[in-house]
Amino acid sequence: MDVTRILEDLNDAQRTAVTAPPAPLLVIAGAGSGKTRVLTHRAAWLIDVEGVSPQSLLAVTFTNKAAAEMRGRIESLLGMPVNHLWIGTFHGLAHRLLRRHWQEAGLPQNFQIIDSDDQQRLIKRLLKNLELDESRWVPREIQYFINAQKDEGLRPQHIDDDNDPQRRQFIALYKSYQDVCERGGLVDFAELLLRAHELWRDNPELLAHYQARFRHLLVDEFQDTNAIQYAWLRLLAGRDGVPFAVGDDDQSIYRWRGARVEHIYRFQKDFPKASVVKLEQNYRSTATILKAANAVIANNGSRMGKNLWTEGAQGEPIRIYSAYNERDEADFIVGRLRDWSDQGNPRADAAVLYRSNAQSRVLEEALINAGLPYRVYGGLRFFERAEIKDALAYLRLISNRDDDSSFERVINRPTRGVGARSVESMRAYARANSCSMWRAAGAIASDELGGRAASSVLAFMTLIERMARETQGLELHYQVDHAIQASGLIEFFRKEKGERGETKIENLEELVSAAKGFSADPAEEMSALDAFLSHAALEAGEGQADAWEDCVQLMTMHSAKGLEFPLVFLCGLEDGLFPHQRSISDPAGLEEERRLCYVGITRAKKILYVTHAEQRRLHGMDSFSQPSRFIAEIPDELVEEVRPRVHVSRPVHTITRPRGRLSSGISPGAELGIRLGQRVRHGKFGDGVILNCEGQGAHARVEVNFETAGTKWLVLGYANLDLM
DNA sequence: TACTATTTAATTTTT
DNA sequence: TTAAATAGTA
Repeated sequence: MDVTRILEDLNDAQRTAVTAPPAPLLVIAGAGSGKTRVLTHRAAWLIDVEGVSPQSLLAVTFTNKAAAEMRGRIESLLGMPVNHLWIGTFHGLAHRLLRRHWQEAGLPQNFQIIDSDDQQRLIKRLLKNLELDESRWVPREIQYFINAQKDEGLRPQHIDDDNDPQRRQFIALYKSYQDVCERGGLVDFAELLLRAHELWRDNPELLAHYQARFRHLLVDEFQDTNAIQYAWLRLLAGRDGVPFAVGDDDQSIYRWRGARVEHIYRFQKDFPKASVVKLEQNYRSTATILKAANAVIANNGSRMGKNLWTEGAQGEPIRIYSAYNERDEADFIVGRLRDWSDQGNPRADAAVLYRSNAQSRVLEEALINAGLPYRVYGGLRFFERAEIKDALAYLRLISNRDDDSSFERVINRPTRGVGARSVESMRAYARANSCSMWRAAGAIASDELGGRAASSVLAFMTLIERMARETQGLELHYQVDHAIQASGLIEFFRKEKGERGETKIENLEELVSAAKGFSADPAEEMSALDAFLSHAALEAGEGQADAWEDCVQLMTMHSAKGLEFPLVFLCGLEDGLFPHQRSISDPAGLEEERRLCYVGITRAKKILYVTHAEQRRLHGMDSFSQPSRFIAEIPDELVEEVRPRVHVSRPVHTITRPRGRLSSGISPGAELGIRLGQRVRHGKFGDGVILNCEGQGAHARVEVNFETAGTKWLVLGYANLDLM
C-alpha cells in the first residue's frame, strides 16, 4: 500500500476529497483545479488504501475519451490493470447492462443502437407513413421532443397532452416511433438510459445485485447529468451506496440537451449525509485570467458560489481588440498567431474559440492566406460518414433483416432499380400488416410489384441472404471486407467522379482496418459483428484522423471544454452572436451563455485575447453589432485595448462600450446617444439597427434597418426611437 | 434515375 | 452566404 504516492502533489482540499470517509461526497471542482486528478486518486485510494475491490467501483463519465483517460490514469497510479473496474460513459454502461439482461429489458438479443442521424431518418419515414406534412411536423422538433421526454424518463403514456392538439400529435408520434423501434430492435441513445433505468426499477433482485456490487460510484461532470441519468444513479446508490460526484455548476453548458445543473443542488437533499468539498485553487491560468473569469461568472444568479485563485503570477493583461469587421478580426488573430509561431512557440498551443461553427470560415481563409497550418475540431466523425453508414447498414441487415432503417438506406444504394414507387408500396404493405420492410418486400415482390422492380427487390434480398451466408463464421474484418465488396458499394463509389469517390473508398477500407483492430469484450455474449456495430454507434470516432502536425486549433467553445491552451482567442464576442440571439431574451439561456463564456476564458493558461467586430456579415447580410455584454463584465484593470490601426479612414464607428472604456467619437446625433450600429425600437416598425445618420439636433435624420419593415429614413425629432 | 434549379433557413452536439 | 433539402426536368 503506497499512501504517499497517492497523496503526494495533492493540495489540502484535494486530499480531503480523496481521503474522505465512505459517505456521499460532492466535489465542486472549478476549472483547472485538478478534477480528474481527484477522481482518479480517489479510485486509487479506495482500492489501494481502503481495500475496496475494483469490482465494487463504478466510474461514469460523459465521453469515451474521458473514460479511457480515467482508466489509464488509475491503472498507472496503481501500477496494474483494473479489468473488473467498470468505467464508461452513461450510455456505454447502460448498453452493457442491456446486453447482459436483454431478456429482462424486453429487447431482442441482437438489438442495435441508432445514432441521432438514424433517428431523424426514422422519424422522417414515420411521417411519410402517416402522411403528415414535414413542414407542419418538423422532424427535428419531433426528434427533440421524443429525446427530451426520454431524458426526463417519460413514456408516451406518462405525458399529459394538456389538451393541446399539437402536443397530442407529438405524443402520438413518440408512440409510433417507439413501435417502429420495437419492431426493428432499435434503441436510440436516450432509450439506452431509459431502458437501463426501467430494467433496475422493475427488477428489484437485479437492482439489489448491482447495488450490492457497486458500493462506490464515481461520477464525472456531474453538472451535466440529465434527469434519467441522475435517477439511474440514485437507484443504484440506494440507501447504502457511496456516490462521489465531481462537477462544476459554473461549467454546465448542455442544458439544451437535457443536462440539469439543479442536480448539483439536489444532491445534498437526496443524500442528506453528503458533505461538500470545493476545489478552488487553479493550476492552469494566470491570476488575471482567473479574476476575469470570476468577475464574469459572478453575474449569474443561481450558483453554488466559488472563487478561483492561484499562487501563480498575475500574468499579462487580457487583450481586447475591436475589429472593424469579421475579416479584420481574422487578420488580427492570424497576425498574432504568426508572431506566436515566429517566437518559437508550438502552434498547437494556440486555440481560436468561437460560439458557432459558421465563424470558422473567415478564420480558415485568413489562416490559409498566411500559410499557417490549422485544424478545425468538430464536423463529421468517422462512423458518421455516409459511406460508412451505408456499409454498416448492410452489416446490420446481415445481423437483423427487420432493421427498417438499414433496409431503406441501402435498398437502392448502389442504385439497383428500386425507385421511390416500389419503396412506397413496400411501406404501405408493411404499415398495413405491421411487419418489417423486409417481410413486406418478400410478400409483395412476387405479385404487386412490376416485373422489373420485383426482380430487383428479389435480387437485393438474395444478395443480403447470400452475404449473411458467406460471411458466417468469418473473422470480423473479413465480414466487413466482404460486405463492402459484395454490396457493390466499392464499385459504386469508384464510378463517382472526382476525388470524392476515392476518399469514400479509402474510408471504406479504413472501416475494414477498424474492424481488424476491434476486439470485443469476450465477457459479453454477443457476436463480434453486433459488438462492432454497437461500438460504431456508441463511439463515433475522431473528427479528423489527420496525421499529427503542429497546427493551430480551431473549435467552438463547447468543444473546448476540458481542454487548455497557453494562448487563447475568444472571437466574435458580440451581442447576438455571443450571447447568441436565441438565448439572449431568456434569463436561464443567458446564464448558460455566460457559463460558456466562463468556460472559454478559463481555457487560457497564459495569454487571452478577446475580439469582436463592429460589423459582421451574417447570413449574407452586413449587420452592426454591439460588443458582447460579457466584455463589459471583465474588470477594466485586467484589460488592455489593442489598437494597432491608428484611426483608419472610415466613418467614426468607434463604439461606446457600456462602461465608456473606449472613447466615443463625435458623430451626428451623438448627444442623443445615437450612433451607427445602435439598436433601436420604433413604435410601428419594430426593432432595427441604425445604418446611417446626418444633420444635427432635432433635424437629424437616421437610416434604420428594421428587422421586419426594411430600411427607412426617419427624422429623429419625430420618430420617437427607443434606444435598446 | 440522375442531374440541375430553386427554395429555405441559419447555436451549441459528450452518446 | 451557403449548404442542404426539395422540386422539376432530361
